[in-house]
Amino acid sequence: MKIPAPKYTRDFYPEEMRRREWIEAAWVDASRAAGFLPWDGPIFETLELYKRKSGNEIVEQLFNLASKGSQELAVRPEMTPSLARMIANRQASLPRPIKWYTIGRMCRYERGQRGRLREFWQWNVDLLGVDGPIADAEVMSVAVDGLERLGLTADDVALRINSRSLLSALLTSLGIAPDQHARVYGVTDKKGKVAQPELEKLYAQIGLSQETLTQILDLMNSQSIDDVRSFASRRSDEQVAKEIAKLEELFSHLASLEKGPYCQFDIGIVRGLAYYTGPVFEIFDRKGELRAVCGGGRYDQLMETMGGQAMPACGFGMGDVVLGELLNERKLAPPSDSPLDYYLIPMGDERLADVLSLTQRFRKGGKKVDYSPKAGNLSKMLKKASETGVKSVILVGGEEWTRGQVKIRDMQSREEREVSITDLV
RNA sequence: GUGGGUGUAGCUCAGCUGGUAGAGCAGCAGAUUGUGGUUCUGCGGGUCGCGGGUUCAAGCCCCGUCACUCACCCCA
Repeated sequence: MKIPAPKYTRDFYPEEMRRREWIEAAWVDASRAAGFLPWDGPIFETLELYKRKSGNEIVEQLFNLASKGSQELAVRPEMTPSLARMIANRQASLPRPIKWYTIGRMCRYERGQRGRLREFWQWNVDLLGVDGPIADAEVMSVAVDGLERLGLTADDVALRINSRSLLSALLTSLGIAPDQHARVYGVTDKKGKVAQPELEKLYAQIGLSQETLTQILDLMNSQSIDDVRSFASRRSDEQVAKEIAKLEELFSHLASLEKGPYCQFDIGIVRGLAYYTGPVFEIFDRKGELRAVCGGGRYDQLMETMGGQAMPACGFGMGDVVLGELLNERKLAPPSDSPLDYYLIPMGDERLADVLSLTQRFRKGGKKVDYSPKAGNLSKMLKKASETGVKSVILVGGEEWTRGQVKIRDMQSREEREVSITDLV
């Protein structure tokens, strides 16, 4: 009886593994190129950690562990709580700015669908201790850089940016009480996902005055920062003006980082999370067929929530599932592996030991070497060697061996030459 | 949690009006005991997702169930 893999998980056979390593290498390279340092935490955390950040309802979506001790545990569904915990525990001594990245395996208990599985790999980049748009621009730029290293361009993906603090200032200027903002965000998050009439109905259900409702609908039609500015110009509001200026500064920094072609303002990007406090962003495929490839933003209050000291922070998470779908659609794949340097073939079983000792000498010398584990049909063994993509085959044995020589065959040119064994390594 | 689609070999699939399973690819071996990518031959591998029903007879029809998958809900 064969046992299938658990629901909504993937098996990584060598072909898929090569693909995953390719993606992870791009993430690592993009992070390190920008001076971010690697970190990691445990694969499971206390349930308390996740409850603290996200509330009790989160428990439904966690893989809870039946703990043998008194601690309730859960497999990590994201890295940010671990990040906040670890930073809080050493907050005073960590040099600023804190620029950290991590790539890890996450699990969420949910029904699978396209782009969503129960196990996935996620790249997190976070920058703490720096306030202002330059920090937001930095992490967004790294996210885009990671995608560029996989062959994606501004024709493939768009970086959609909004600002929670701008939204908040705008809503306040419309006379909407702060405790109602979350509900407005909740509806705004549906923008682009539901039809316009449906959206208007949802806004209406919040229970705002007709006048306010009209203004919100007007605001939500904004296609650019300029649109927001002209909307705001009807009533002068210092806070709104300040937020617009900050957002424009962010776009300006992104242009300096050569990410301009990716960027677009999108008032519908709010992110589900309550903890975002400033700029928020998501990266989408331009065709709009897939879920967000990446999402993040500024979360200046999280460190306090997690028991640390107040510290400005921003970052993003990028999963491998949607990204993988996108790469598939664009026919982007890892470059082929660098081939073996040598493939050794024993000419008769009595040469097996010699093949092994030569192999080991080559390997110690830094060469990539494989060999035929048994002597046999030479034609077949050459075929095997050929399939590995090896550059040269070494025939060990026969009449040459008695003269202290081996024959080296270049697999491309098919030329052969004899070399003395002592000169080999 | 709700709804749709699909289940036949490792993979992709064929299988007629029901007559007790096939192809291609992949794997392994041989043709070929000292010369590779082609070719030819052979071999292994399936309780046709599972259970029940109808029938002389079910991969095919009916019922149930499970799994996978897509979408909704949710989404850190």
